[in-house]
Amino acid sequence: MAKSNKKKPTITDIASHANVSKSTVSRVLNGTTPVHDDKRKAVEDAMKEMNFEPNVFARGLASGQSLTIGLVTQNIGSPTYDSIAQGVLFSLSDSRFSPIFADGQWQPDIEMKAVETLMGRKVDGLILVGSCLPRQELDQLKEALPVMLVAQHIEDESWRGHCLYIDNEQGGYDATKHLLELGHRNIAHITGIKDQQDSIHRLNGYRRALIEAGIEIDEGLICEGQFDGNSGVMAIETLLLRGKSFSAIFAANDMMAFGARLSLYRRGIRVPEDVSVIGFDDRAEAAFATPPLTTIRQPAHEMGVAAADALVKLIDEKPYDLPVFHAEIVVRESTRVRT
Amino acid sequence: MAKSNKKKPTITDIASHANVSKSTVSRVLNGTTPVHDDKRKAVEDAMKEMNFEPNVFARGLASGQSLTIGLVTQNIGSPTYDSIAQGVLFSLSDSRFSPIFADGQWQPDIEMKAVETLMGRKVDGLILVGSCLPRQELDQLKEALPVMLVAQHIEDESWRGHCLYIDNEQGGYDATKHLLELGHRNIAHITGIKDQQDSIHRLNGYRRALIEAGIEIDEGLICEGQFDGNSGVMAIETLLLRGKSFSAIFAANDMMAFGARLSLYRRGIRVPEDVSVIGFDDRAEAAFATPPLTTIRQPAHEMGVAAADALVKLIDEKPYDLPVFHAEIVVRESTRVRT
DNA sequence: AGGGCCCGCGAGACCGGTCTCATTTTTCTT
DNA sequence: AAGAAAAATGAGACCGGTCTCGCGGGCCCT
Repeated sequence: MAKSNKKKPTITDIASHANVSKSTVSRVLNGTTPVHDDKRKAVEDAMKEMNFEPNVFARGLASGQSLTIGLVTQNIGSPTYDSIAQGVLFSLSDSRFSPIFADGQWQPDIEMKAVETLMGRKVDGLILVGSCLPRQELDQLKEALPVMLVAQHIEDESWRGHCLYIDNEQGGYDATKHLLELGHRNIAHITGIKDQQDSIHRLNGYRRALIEAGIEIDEGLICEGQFDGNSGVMAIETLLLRGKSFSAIFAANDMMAFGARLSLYRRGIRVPEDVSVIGFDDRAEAAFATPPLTTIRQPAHEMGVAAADALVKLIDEKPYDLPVFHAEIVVRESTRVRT
Repeated sequence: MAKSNKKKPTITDIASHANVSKSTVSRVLNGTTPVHDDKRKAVEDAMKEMNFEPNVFARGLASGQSLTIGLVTQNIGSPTYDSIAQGVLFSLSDSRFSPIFADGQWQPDIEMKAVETLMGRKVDGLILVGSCLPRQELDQLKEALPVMLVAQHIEDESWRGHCLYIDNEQGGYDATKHLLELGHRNIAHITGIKDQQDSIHRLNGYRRALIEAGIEIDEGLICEGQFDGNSGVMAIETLLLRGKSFSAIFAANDMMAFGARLSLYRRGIRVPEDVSVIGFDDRAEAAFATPPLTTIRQPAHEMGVAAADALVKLIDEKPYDLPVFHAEIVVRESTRVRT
């Protein structure tokens, strides 16, 4: 603090210190126009010496760019989204952009407000994780600024390259197929939140696998859940109440799988001896559950990184291509051959 | 889009539309000086009609305030911190501030860089969650701008009112005491990352409880962990390798408790019949583990909210007082009376 | 009725950059 | 060597707000 005057140097200070004009300093700063080596050197030295750092507001005001990226998540009870956010954070940490967060809380109006706040902050791009916004709003948004959608798939040419997702239908299919291959025939399914895309796709995958295996779908084996632990225990109760018999359960996420497993445990029904359980997400706890949970892994962190990378490219108008992400089954000990 | 001209209206537009000067509009905007009702009305109408929104850059440039808050976390493998961050997000969502995130990754130099980025963005305040920064840096930071520390306690008058934490020592004590009260004498402890404050305090609480109970501390019953699931399984292995016998385990977080529980499961050691297990954090999965995990609850979300509230008050130079947070034991089914 | 005050408001400097355009300097042609 | 073209640089408008300053009019007081 005692080093020199406390005020931050401005571009004008640098200019006079290096005996050039503001313009030249700006040029050195942004590399927009060539500058002679000696002047450049002088400017760079001055900047270093005076510890110069351009003022973000002035820059933003003049250029319109904020060098920020808006990140909207739906955080409530969704660690997968946290992981995605972390990936974004990670990728952005050594870019020139900083992330500004907002939470949509699974509610379109709140999410819209969040987006508006972000736009008010003039973010240069937007990453929406699991957005609930109606298609029309999204279209409009994409008109206005670069947008990436994570964990969501819009089937339209105009959204190609703007969506990052795993194939939930395939994941649901794989999970169910795995159980089928182990010889299970009566496979229950605990769905996610009813109208949410992920839930629907996973359910569809479940259906397809059963149909392919020539098994008639018993709607009574399908229970609606809310993606939380409690849904899992409720689902088992419901299933039992319905008098359904089943030797395997596919839960649309790990948390519900845990809940289901607990409910079974309470009733002395063993996993996997009596009933096999498979989840979806592969969150950290899955590997350490008792027994370790077979599940479908979502590469959440990687998706976050990829989304951020792509968005930056998009902003810079550089070409990019999105890696393809696969839901991948992780077989552990909660599933086994039907006895 | 077709509604009117596409450009955003500026304060000057509003001024001319309402037949007043820029100054008056600014006054209405900020309420700095009284404005006559008729003019105020005219301005407000104009703002509404033209859908005016002040430009953040211009405002920032002129006023020096950014209306942003920097949030630094150490995210790797720490869902507790995610919850805190969520709390912050939640509280800030209906304030005039927006949060900018950065990740310290448990490394002082990375964290320092993150803080500098944030300062470069002229954040109006800083929330550091589980900071690794040396005391001196923190002091300096607090000189420069409003700072709140979460999940960290600096024993110094100057930091009073700037730290938000639960008493980890007390938590460790309570956990251990709970086991003691159940009749356990040989209580193992799996610590967190060695030099981290939380770990140390929880360990100290463990020690104090044992000493108070007149039990000599067996260093062989203490295993160092890393806060991850694997540490839990390793710890059990180590313990068994050491030939230690124990009827209860206190793990410094839930994740390690899960790991330990799994390791016991693998060996056919029952929880809680043979060994009681208690964790720390009460993350969502704890309630749905098999058996549901007794643990020490950290009110992470609430702490995040409180930190954000306090910081805003601090920025506004308004008085505030910090709620006191207690680590609270949540007794579930992984602990029981020693048989 | 005249003078002093306070209130409300407008004018305009200022924040610290970017960017256009004009000017100066250098380099290249012929 | 002169003129033209190209390159480097400077001057200054501009982005959209905030804030200080000073002016004019209404109110109160004597």
